[in-house]
Amino acid sequence: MAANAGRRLLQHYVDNFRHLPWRSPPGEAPPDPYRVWLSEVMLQQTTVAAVAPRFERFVSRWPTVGALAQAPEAEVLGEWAGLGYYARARNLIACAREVATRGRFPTDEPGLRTLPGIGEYTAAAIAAIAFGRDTSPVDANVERVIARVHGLPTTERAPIRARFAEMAPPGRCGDFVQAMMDLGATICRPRAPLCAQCPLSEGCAAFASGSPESFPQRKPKQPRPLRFGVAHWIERDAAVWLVRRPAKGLLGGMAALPGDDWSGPDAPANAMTQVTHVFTHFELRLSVVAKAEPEGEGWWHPIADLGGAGLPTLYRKAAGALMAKRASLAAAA
DNA sequence: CATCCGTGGCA
DNA sequence: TTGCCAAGGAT
Repeated sequence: MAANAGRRLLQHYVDNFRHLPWRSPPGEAPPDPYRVWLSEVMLQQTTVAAVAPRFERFVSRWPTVGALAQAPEAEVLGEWAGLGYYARARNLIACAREVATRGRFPTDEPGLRTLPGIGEYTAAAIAAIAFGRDTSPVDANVERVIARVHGLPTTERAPIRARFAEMAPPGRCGDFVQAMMDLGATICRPRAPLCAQCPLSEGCAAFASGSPESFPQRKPKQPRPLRFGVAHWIERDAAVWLVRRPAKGLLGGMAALPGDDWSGPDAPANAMTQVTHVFTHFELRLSVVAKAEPEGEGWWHPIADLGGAGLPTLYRKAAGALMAKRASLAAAA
C-alpha cells in the first residue's frame, strides 16, 4: 500500500537524517522561508555538494530577504558566479525585491508561483517545507523514484503527482519531499541504484524487473556543436579590462572579458592561449588575444584580485590559462 | 511543447 | 577520456 511505503520512506529519512545548512531536523519547526527559498533556487539543477558552501557565504552576506532586496545587482551576480544558470540570480534579485515590497513571502502554492524564478516545482517545495502545506513537488528525483516503484516507463506529470500524494504522510509533506530527494540522490540513483539499501525495494516494480536503472526511459541526447570565440586581454598597470555582458541570454549580466560573438569559423592564429568550455548545448573554444586599448563601457580590475571579479567559470578559466602561460614563459626566459 | 540556459563530479 | 546527469524556469 502506497501510504505504508510513504511512512517507511519518511522513517528512513528520520533515521538517516543528514544535516544541511538549509534544513531543520524532521518534526521540528520549519526553517526560515528565506533560507528555504534561497536553497531551493540554488539547488535547481545543481548538486548539494556545489550548493552547500555557496549557501553559507550567501546567507552570511545577506541574512534576510530585505537585505538581499537592497543589494546592488552586480554584487549578487558576483556572489553567484560559478554556480551557473545565471537567470536564477537575476530572478532571485527581482523576487527578493518583490517580497520585500509585499512584506513577506506568500504562504501558499499559487501565491509563490507568481514570483520570478519560482516555478511549479519550487512553489510546491517551498509551500511544503517552509509553510507545512500538503503539496506534490515533482522534480527529477520524485519522477525517478515513483516511476521505478510503479514501473512507469515515462515521467508524465499528472500520474506522478497523484502517486506522490498517495504516498506522502499528511502534514509531513515537507520532510517527505526531502526524504524523496535524499533517496534519489543516494540510493535510487539514475545509474547503479543501491536497491539492497532501499526502504522501498519491497513492492518496487523496477526492482522486481531486475533492471531498475532502466526506469524511467532516458531522453535521447542531442549533438553538441563546437564554436570558436575570442576574448580580448587588455592590460594596463597590473589591471585588466572587464565588461558587463548583456542583461539577457548566455551568462547574462555577468562580468566578462570583452570579445567577439563566438561565431568565428576557427581559432585565430595570434592567440596567447585558449580554453575549451562546455555549455549545455554547445562547446566553446575560446582564444585569448592581446589587445592594446579598451573600447566602450567597462572597468579596470586588478589582476591580483581576479578571484574577486565575479567572473563566471568560462572567463575564470581563460584568465587562469593566461596567467599559467605567462608564468611558463617567464620561467623559460 | 521545444529550446535555451552552466557547471562540476563521477564512472 | 568522454558522456551522463543534477532539488527547473522562462519563453
